[in-house]
Amino acid sequence: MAHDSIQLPCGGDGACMRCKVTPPTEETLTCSICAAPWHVGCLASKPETLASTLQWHCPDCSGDPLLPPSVATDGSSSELFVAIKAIEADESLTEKEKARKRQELVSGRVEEDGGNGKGESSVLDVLDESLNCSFCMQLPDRPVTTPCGHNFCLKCFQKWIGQGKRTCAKCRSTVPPKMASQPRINSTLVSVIRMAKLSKSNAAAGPLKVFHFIHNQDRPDKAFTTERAQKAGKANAASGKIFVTVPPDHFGPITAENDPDRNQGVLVGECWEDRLECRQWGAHLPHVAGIAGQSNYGAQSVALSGGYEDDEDHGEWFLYTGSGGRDLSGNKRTNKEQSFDQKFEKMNEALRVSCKKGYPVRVVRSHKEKRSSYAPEKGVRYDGVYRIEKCWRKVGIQGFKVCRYLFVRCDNEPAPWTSDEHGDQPRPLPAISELKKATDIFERKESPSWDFDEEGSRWKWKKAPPPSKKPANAADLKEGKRTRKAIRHSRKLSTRERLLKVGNKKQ
DNA sequence: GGGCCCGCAGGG
DNA sequence: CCCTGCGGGCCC
Repeated sequence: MAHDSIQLPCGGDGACMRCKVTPPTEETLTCSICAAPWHVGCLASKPETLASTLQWHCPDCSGDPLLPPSVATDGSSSELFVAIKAIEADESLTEKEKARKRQELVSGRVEEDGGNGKGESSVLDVLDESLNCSFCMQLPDRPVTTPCGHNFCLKCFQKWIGQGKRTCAKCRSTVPPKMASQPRINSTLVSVIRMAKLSKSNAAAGPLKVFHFIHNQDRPDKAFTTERAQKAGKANAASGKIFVTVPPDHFGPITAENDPDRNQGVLVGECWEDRLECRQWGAHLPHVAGIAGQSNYGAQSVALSGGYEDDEDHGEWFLYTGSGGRDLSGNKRTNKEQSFDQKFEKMNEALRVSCKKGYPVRVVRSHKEKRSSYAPEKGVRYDGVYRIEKCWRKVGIQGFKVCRYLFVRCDNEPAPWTSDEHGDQPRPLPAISELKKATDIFERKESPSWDFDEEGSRWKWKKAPPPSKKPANAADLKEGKRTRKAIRHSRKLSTRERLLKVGNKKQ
């Protein structure tokens, strides 16, 4: 082997910059400090034991090519490295699984097993954070606890000791000889993990699935502006914390179970200052768009703010126009002029799905709905649940085709603009003749898909209950996207910085 | 009150 | 990544 005075790592293409050959994985060493890959064959000095490869420092980082591998200075990166090596060494995993686990490690995100664990247990999350075995990154199997308070699987720990190590793999404290020779399983921890796992599986099977927005806890209680938002005020604000625990694709009312803060749910008639605040209570999540939905799944909510002239609002029922058909190029973000036909696609299709399936749609009204007497005086108000009785396309008053929807109120709470004359009784629907007159093509076909139960006080699904599961892939995609976005966002401005910024603004 | 402009959020 | 979106503040 030629020993040039300059040692070089592998380049971006994976090829060794010295011999130009792309070494196989087993001939590649990754520096535990800078994570750069190096071709073992071209190294002047190689680590001698498996253990020392785990904490190997490259010539660039060690500053001395002959320096023997020593205690890592950067605990986190070396832990990551150890964990990745552990994954790679695990023969029970396929290459695909290994790749996924590595990805999870690097991204700091652990996917829920089987895809059915979306009702994640916060208890277990906390455990995941603090109790994981530093070697395999899983909840420890037969956990042993060092005097310094770190937990490992018995097997992982024994393997480590077998390599001649006498320090804690997490904090580098010395492991007492007695513990090294005879590690004891921490039985308290065993039962804690068992209980947590049990509660997790119960939560996954139970009817109450609580969903937490990723990184939601990092958000302040009020809307905030980021560094990039240049003007003061809320025009460019990012929204604050979401207070309710319903998933973004939750249909129907938001009940007390999903309102941990107040334990009352979002009440019909509840008002907020603006769309950003409305979003925080989950009634309508998009802070500009009028329709919340997914074209292959349904629409969860709409916002009325009087954007279309031929919309009609009669309180108990109203006509709604779909989105699109307007030229929004340049900065005309809210151009009112139609310039082409709307089609049943994207959000319009989402509304159509909700119509066909009979899903309930939450409705919020904004004070901007100037032509309507049902609009709130100011801010945004939650007006309960409607169903879309019919949807169709017609030529709008601007000469282009628009998607139209007939919304009919079907909430068992009284509307905010009425006295509760019906008490606990189901609220009667608007007279069909009245609707027919207004829509001129309205015809009622079948009975609605959902209704109230015998007592008239609870939801009951007659035909098409709202999907209990999230749409395949779509939800996962969404979570993944959020995560990636959150990561990107946190790079731009850390949570701490953001909070500080909000704090400064208040002063 | 209308136009302009900004950036966030999320679907696709 | 790109595009869209019934916000919201500010300036005229």
